Amino acid sequence: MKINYLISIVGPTAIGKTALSIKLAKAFDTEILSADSRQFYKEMSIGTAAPSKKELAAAPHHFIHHKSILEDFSVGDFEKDALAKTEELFKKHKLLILVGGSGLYVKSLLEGLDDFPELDPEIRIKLNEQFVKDGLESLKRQLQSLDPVYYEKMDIDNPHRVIRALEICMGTGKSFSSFLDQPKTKRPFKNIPIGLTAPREEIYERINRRVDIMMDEGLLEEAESLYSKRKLNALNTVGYKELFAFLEGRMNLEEAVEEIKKNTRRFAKRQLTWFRKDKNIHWFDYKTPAQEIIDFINAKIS
RNA sequence: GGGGAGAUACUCAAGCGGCCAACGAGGGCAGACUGUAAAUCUGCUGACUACGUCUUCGCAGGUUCGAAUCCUGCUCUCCCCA
Repeated sequence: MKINYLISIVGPTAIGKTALSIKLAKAFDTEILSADSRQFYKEMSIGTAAPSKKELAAAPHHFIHHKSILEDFSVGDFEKDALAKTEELFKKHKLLILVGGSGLYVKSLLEGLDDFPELDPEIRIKLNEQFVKDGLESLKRQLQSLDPVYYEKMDIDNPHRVIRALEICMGTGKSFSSFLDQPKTKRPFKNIPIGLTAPREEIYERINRRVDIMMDEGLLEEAESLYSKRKLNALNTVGYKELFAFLEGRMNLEEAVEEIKKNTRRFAKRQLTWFRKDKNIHWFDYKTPAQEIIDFINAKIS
């Protein structure tokens, strides 16, 4: 029986995942699926360090620039679309590459999330209004009565999560926790997780350098062109929100660039925290020659 | 040369006799995280053989039951007048 393999490449931002994924795609003559929650958007290119035209031409990519920031595209949508895509591509290839820095999105494809029904967006809008008006406490009390189970175990001071749980409760009439731990759809592949990392200091140097390059490439102009859309969720993103602050006169350009660097460093740190949890990941230093990783994969699949 | 201000933990910065290992902010570290995830949230941040002990608030002395806080001298920084 034929086994399909999904090679997933994870790691902090600016570590070289894109370059490695292309080398692997070429070596295995296959295609790349991206799991990057911001590279989905075609309007955001420089600031998300999306693959360049040249890189996109070097191997077929999926889930890069395929959506507009005007559209809603949730992890749930991604899971569905990506799973369908793997099924389609496995007809042509026995091995596919998944690259991505968005831990939850990677997880959604690799393991699957529980199914939640579509909700009326109005519910969340209302809850957000309530949050602004009455504060978190009133939302917490509401959740405590609607889903005491989740209330007890969750991160109760986190407004986003309280609101999400509440919108499910209110939109479905059932508790949020009742949707958890459903049986997952079986994945049509075997995953080989590969992590790319480096000493913290080097990651930070790479980030600082890359932000300077983005500025040289015209990140400010890109941000300016998206300024009118700044309230969209997709634009609550490192590299853009700081420049919006500059455009609004809330900080000078130099400060904004420093903020971008700092926030990117913190983002990288959170990525590391997320991926470290997964004990199955095979970690490689970012300087490891691609051939060594190719050999490693070959040994795994033979 | 004269006068004034100040030196506090990685940084900035409170404290002005006991409640101080020392407010707060920044930075850093660690963590959580199932549809907002590049989001959002939490904890820690003098050392240690840790619910206790030890060494800290420029340096050296002194006063006091007790000092980061008061006194003396020294060193350095900044400002003003020469």
